[in-house]
Formats: sequence, structure tokens, C-alpha cells
Amino acid sequence: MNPTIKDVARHANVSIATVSRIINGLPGYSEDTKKKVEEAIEALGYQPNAIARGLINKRTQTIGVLFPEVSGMLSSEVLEGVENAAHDGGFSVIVCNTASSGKRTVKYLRLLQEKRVDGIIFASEDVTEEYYKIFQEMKVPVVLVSTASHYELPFVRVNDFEGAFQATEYLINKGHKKIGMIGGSVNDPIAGVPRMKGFEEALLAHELPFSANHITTNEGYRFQNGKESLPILLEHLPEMTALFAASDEMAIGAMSAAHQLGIKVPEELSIIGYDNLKIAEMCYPALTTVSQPLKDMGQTAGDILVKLIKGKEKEAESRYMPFSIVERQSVSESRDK
Amino acid sequence: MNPTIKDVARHANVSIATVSRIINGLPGYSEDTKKKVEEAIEALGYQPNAIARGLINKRTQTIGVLFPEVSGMLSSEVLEGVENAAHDGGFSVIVCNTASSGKRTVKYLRLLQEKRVDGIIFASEDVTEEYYKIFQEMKVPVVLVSTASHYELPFVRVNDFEGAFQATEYLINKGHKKIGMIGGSVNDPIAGVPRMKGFEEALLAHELPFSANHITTNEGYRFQNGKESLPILLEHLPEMTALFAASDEMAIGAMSAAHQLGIKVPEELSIIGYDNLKIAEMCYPALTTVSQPLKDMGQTAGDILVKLIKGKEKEAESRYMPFSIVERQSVSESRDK
DNA sequence: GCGTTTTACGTAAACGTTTACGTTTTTATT
DNA sequence: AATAAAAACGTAAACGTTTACGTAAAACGC
Repeated sequence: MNPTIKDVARHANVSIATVSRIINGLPGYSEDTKKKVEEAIEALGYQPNAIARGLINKRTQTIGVLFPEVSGMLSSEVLEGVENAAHDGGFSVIVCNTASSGKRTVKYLRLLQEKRVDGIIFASEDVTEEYYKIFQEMKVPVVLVSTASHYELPFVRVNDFEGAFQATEYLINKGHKKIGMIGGSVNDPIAGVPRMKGFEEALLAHELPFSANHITTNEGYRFQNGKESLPILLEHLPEMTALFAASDEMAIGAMSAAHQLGIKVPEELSIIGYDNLKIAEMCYPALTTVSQPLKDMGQTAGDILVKLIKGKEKEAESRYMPFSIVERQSVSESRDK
Repeated sequence: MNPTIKDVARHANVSIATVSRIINGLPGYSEDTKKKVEEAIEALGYQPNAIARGLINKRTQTIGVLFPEVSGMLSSEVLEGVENAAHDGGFSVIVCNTASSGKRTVKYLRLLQEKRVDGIIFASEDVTEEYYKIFQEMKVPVVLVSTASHYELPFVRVNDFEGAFQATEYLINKGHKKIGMIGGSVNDPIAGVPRMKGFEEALLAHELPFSANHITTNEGYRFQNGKESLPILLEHLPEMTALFAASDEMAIGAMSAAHQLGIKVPEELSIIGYDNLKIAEMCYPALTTVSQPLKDMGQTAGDILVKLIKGKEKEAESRYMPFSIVERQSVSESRDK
């Protein structure tokens, strides 16, 4: 099959140890033999076998990434960042689609354990006790992205409470007083609760009324959720002039519903989203939104993981990434300012 | 570190051969010892080492997937399909972002070779001679998705000529006579030329005029390309009432430009796209488009690859996937029908 | 109860590397 | 020129499996 280090050694009339040394840049050979060996490698088209290396080095130069869905626009941007960082650090990445299923997640973790990955990026939902135990068993570094947990695991994410707070404040500063929110799930400690809390606190901080009527909650964060939420919200809050959606997809869903209802955006209803996905600038009117640096987040998570694997850092530093509000065309000044 | 098969053997008072047989379901042991061994496995929390297995079996149960960009919505849907099929077949997938760079692609192929992946899914651009040579060196099955080549490699894709032809015909059947196209690159033998050719042939088949003025070509297939193309096209073809874009992103870019120019879609300008990305149904008006079954394509490509690896099929069957036109709100009947 | 087949194991080599250790050769030192 | 030190290289064990082969015990046939 493929030529091995043995073949190279024979071809160059040296021992396999010498070949190995040359390949790995270790000292212990003359320039002459180095040239000979390199020629042999060239001649045979030798490629080191990473599997054999992995076996003896106990390092596979591979990391695993777990996502609840790989085709989501959010995940895919994060993934691109992770892949980038990994590649730069000399690692390959195995993608795992947990499909938000606990069973699948566990199955994948076991698989990654068998494959002896050197580290894990976990972008799926909550870290359950079961997952955490497996992490410990595996004894490899783990970094969370867009997630957190009450366990001591490094994470990379934005401050969702702050993001939501500022988004809401942005609307308030535009003169809006009747503001609604399309929220996520009350069971979601990451994107759900903090964003709703941020919304609420911003209203309260500016002495605007707040009640449960101001928020619709949803199971997911998809287009359809947003589309279905708008009518409900309008029923509870007929005089609403502005809207904060906990995700861009929901914001755009709401925009779509508004179009159908003949409500003009932003003239009659201002909408601000959350995420800054690529679609945010593609829809009409272009969506004003809270920008999460998704690709950067993936990249940073990857970088941190690589450092941890290489043992450069002992303690893992968590990172809150900066967010910003990118102004486009879906928000306007309130008329009754 | 982790317990090995040796530890299990010792713990159960048998040889490692027996343990191996039990793990792999091979015959050659009594029920009694099986139970003993299974208890030992349980007690020690033993996990087989896939690296050691890979070394001796010359099978890593891993495939590599090469994409020109992983965060593109097209790629990510395909990826999801691939991952699904791979997982079902007992394989992990390593993602590689070639970033449309030949250097990077080659580097990745070498890496995958070192890691001894069992197969490759190639979704990047053209298969150059260099790539093809590496494929042959690697001696692993390769399947192309959304691409083709003049080499003998199995592919999974839709018939782009036909798709474009029917998209155009769809507009014609709606009564449109002045139809323009926002096309891709003339150097792109996949999504570029065939779609433009299909457009042209459809026009000709219905005895409508055609000239170079009817098409703007672009380097890429992105939103921005479409947005910039519309004004150019309108200049060449002022009476245009309908438009075929070679990608959804470009179609939506054109829609965005139309909004800005005060052109009503679909009343004054009908637009049909190509791909059926998720954004197609999120924009306003929702985009009528040629649907490529992206996830399915990924899945099928994955299935074929797995079969090839397992040696169930000798000859690789290429597959043209069915496309369809999904009607939404961006196309209307022509007024001057 | 004896030979024969079958079943249930164990032994050891192999997969392709890395690396500790030993050996030989070269260079430096006096 | 003899000795010491350094450089250049080889030998062999190890990583954790699978598997061909061998052997002992059990089951079978008569």
C-alpha cells in the first residue's frame, strides 16, 4: 500500500530511527543523510501515517465540535471560525450534529472519546451532569461557545443580558414607549431568560411599563416562531410601535408577518433583532440588530482550546465577546416622541 | 490513563484475544466468559481505542469533506446531509474549508491522506488535474457533490441546464417576454455556463430574442453580486419584466436593489432564483425559486461514499437529483400577456 | 472408551510510528 | 597519538489493537 517509514529507511540505507528524526526535526544526523532521506521521501511519495503517530504520541491533532444543528446559520458561522483556528493550530475538526438530542450527544461524546480527540468545543445546549461526567472521564479540555454552565468550564459568548438591555434602550432612545418582545424559551438559560430579563430591566430603568403581556415566549428561535408571535403580541399590545426579537430569524419572521398584515416596517413598527446573521442585511428593510461576532467567537473558542491542548495555559480564561448594535433600516424614530 | 484491552483481560482473567473477540462479536467463547468480560468492561469503563484499531484495520471510520466555504448556507445544508449519512454509516466527518484556494485544498488533501480517511466528499470547485492525482494516490473513494469533472468520478447534483431552462420557461409561461438573467461566471462549468445556457435555450425555444445584453455575469453568487447586477441589467434591458438569477442570494440582492429603485416586486418585476435556500422563504416577497434538494444531495453523496468504502458497490453510480420549482410570491403574470 | 470433530481459549506477530538506550564513528583536547 | 567528548546512527521496546495459528478441553459418534 502506502510507503512506510521502513521503505524510506531501506531506500536511503539508514535506520527508521534516523528517518523519524529527520521528519520530526530532531537532532542527530548529518546533512548528507538528511539529503539522502529527503530524496527517498520524495521518490517514494512518503506520507507519515498520522494514525500510527497518534497511537504512540497519544495525540491525534483532532478536535470535536458539537452543534445542535450544523445547517443553522448561527452554527455554521461559528463553525467556520472554529475550523479556522483549529487549522491554524494544526488540528482537524470533526463535526457532530447533536440535533438537540441528549441521546445523540452522549453517543457522539463516546465516539469522540474512542477516536481520542484532543479537545472538544461544545456549542450545543446546556451542559448536563451526564455530559460533564463524560468530559471529566475523557480528560480533555472543553470549551463552550454561546453557552455556559454552572460547571467550571471556559466559555466564549456575549453578555446576553447586556445585549438585550442595550437593544431595548436603543428603541427607547428612538422615542418608542410601547415596546414588545418576541422572546425565546423560559427554560433556556442562555438565549432565553437573559435576553428577556435584559428587555424587562431596560424598560424598568426608563420607567416604562412592563408586564408579561409585553413578551411572547417561544420554543425555538426560528422564522416561523417570529411569524406566529407577531399577531399574538399585537393582540396583547395593540399600540406597540417597536419590537425586540431575541433572534434575527424571529425578527424577520415578524417582519414577514407585518408585511402580510399591511403594517409598514419601520414606519409603523420598528424591529430590532439579535445575532446579525448574514440574512440581516439581505432582507427588506435591512434589519437593525445586535451583532454577535459569531465567526470571531468560533475562532476564539478554537484558539483557547488549542492553547489548552498545547498546555500553554493552565487555567482556562472565559471570554465575553463584545457585541454592537448595527443600524440598518428596520428601526425609525417614534412618531409620538 | 484510559484502561486498555489488557486491563480488561487481566481483570477478567482471560487473554486479550478473547476480549477482542467478545468486543467484535466474533465467535469463540462461552457465555460465562462473555459475562465475565462484559462485567470487567463495565467496571473499568473501558472504551476501545479507535486509533489502535485504525492502525491495524487500516480503516479509520472517518471521511473528509471539502467545502469552499463552510458558513455558506448552501454548503452548510449539504454538510448536514453528509454528516447524517456518515453518522448512520458509522463514520465521522472531518470538515475542511478550502476557502476556494488551491493551495489550501492541496494542503487539506495531504492532511486527509496522513490521517488516513476512508473516503472523501468533494464539494469544492473544479477538480483540477493536481487534485485528481492526489485522489488516485490516496486510493480512497471520492464523491463529488454539486460539482462534476471530466474525470471519472461519481457525482451528485442536479441538472443545471434543465433547472435553468425550466426556470426561464416558467417565466415565459407567466407571459413574460423581456427576460433578463443575473448569471455566474463564464469560467464556472457547473453553476455558471449551464445555467446561462439553459436560460438562452429556453428563450430561443420560445422564439424570444436573446443577446449578450440579456445576461450580466458575475464573479461570485452572492447577495452583493445580485444587487450590483440589477442596475446594469436594467440599463441593457430597460423593458425587462422578469428576471432569472443564478442563485438565491443574487435574486435577493436584486430584490433589494429593486426596492431601492422603487421597482415593485413582483408587480413590475418578477424574480425567480435558484437553490431554494432557507432565506428564500424568509425574504419579502418570498422568493419563487428552483429548489435543489441540498440536504438530500449531501445525504445521498454520503450514502454513496459509505457504500463505496464498504465495498458494496464496485462502480460508483452518479446521481442527478430532481429539482423543482417552488412557487412563492416573487413572480406574477406579465401584464402585457 | 477411543478417535474425531468442535469449541474455547491463549500466544505471538503485525500495523507504522517514536524514543530511550546503546554503539560506533568522528571531532576535539592534550 | 592517546583519550575524552560529541555527533551520528542503529536496536528494540512500546503504543493498543486484531488475527492467524496452535493447543487443550469438551462434545460427539460409534
